[in-house]
Amino acid sequence: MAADIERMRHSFAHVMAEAVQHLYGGVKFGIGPAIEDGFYYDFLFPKPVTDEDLRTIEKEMRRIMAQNQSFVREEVSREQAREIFRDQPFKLELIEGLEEGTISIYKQGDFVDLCRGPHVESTKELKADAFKLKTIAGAYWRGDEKRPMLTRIYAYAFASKADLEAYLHMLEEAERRDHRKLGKELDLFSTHEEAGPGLIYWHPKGGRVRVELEKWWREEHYKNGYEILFTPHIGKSWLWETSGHLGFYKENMYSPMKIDEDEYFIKPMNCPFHMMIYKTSSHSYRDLPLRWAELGTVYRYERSGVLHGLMRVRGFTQDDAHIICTPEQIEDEILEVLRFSLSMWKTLGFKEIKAYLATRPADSVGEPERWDQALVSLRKAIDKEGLPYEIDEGGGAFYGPKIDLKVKDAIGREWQMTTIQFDFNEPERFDMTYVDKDGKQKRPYMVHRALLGSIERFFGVFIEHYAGAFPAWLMPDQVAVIPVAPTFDEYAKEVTANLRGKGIRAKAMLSEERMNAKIRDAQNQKIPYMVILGQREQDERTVSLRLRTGGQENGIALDAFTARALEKIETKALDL
RNA sequence: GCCCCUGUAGCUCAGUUGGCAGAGCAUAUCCAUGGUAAGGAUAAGGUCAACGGUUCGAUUCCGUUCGGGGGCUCCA
Repeated sequence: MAADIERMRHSFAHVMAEAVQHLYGGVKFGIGPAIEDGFYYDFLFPKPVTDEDLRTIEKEMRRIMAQNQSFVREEVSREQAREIFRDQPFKLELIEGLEEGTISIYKQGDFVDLCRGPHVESTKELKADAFKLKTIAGAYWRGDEKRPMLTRIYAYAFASKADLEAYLHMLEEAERRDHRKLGKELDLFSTHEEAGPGLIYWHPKGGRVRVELEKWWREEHYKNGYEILFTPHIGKSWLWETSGHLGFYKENMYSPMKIDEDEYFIKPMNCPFHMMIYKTSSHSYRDLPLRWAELGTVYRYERSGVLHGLMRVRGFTQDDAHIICTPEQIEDEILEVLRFSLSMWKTLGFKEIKAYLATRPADSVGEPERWDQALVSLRKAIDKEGLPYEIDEGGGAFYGPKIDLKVKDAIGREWQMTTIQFDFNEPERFDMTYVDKDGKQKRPYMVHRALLGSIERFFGVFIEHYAGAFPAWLMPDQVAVIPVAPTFDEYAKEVTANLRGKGIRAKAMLSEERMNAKIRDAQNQKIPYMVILGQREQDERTVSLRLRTGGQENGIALDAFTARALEKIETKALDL
């Protein structure tokens, strides 16, 4: 099936190229592969094309498909291929790059393409209503910004109309959940281009979520044997030279500022600061493991074109930690971190998690035995937890192997969040040691880890996962108290005060709006519990409860409701 | 950074071949005593991103700059 759809998509790409050839004389062809949700083809057009052209091209594609053109494979010699594509500089370049042997071309209609195949037999196998041209985008030839920029046309393509529609529906759903849109609607955060793109401003409501999250995060870290550090935001160049960042991470660091006669850099990572603390005293094996965590705010340069809401920013807070331990402890430590991470994702309501194990790249530092031991401990931990995983061969950083965890959200998208990385670089550079049982100075292992990744990015994923309707414990407003008429404002205030006294974030909606408008407002703000009260409730000291999920229960004793809400909040329940 | 699209009130958007700017929501004031997703009226709110050009006249056309969105990894 997977191969079939890929073949169809690739064939669609050829049909699009044929359509383009018919419509635009002198066009030069790049490449046109199948991709995850369709296909694209890169062209060099003689004149600029716009979105308008997409419809024209689509129409021509449908016309071609209606002719039931066959895809015909032929094998030609290198010389013949050069002759066939003599006017196609990109194809000629591709031919030069081909290994010895036969060169295949595919023909359909009056279009010929250099192509390995395979393709469908005929355009008959392609559904004219199962594709849709998406966008025009610029793309450098072979992804190299020094080469010419071609015009790439992206398209969605599926085996059937139903599949295409289901996919488009998912995209609509993604748009509905877009954290930038919800962030604005729910008044959670903002960004300000005039004050600097890629920098996040947390509003009071976003702040509430963050404070609750961090409070929990700190408690969990203390429970799991961590200590929490606070370190500076800037450090002298000595620090970054020692850590090596000025060597291998400079492109992501901001220009230094001068203080007195020294250059200081704003931190892109927290680790060198933690190293400094480690170095303030000598350490015995008895002190290890050390688990030092910090919600450390770092700044990294990202090119302007890649910034995206909360997901890709220039300043963010990592939920960072460094684990410093002996070789004997490393396996247990990795397992502990992995378990800790999984338990956090479970509490947050993310159920499907997949691991990616990245191994040693060609250029790397550190002794091979350490790499081997590290990899074994990573793999064992994954196995013990029974996580599905893939191996990313050679995908580790030069300073150590790592596990990345990707979590799947409510609409099936995977997000890379947790990362657990060995570091064989900094312990050397900072000459970290501990005194072992035998009285000798030894080099500890160090692991960097971030569980949520960054608070900003996590919040973005969290917003999209829940479409803004978070579990009650993380909701900025947990209860909306709505009197049916101003006559009952006093009782509403009393109920609100009562709830707030118990630590529940309740707000009385006392404006002159009608009750219906207040309910609508509370519902749009996704407040989990709406408490509605009038004469009957006041007389009986009860409330009428409406849930944001639509359920409704009348005549609940105030105490009973309070107990229920408290229970859901304190247990971090995912339901109401 | 580069390519395509885009920039009108706090927000979401209209604005028809260039003729002194519009709606809804939100805000303010007033009226409405109301039972589970918008009660009504009035008012206030904009150098139409900025700068330059064409024109009698530019939100509208052209250019530049500054933002925003989608791409720039998927190798015949």
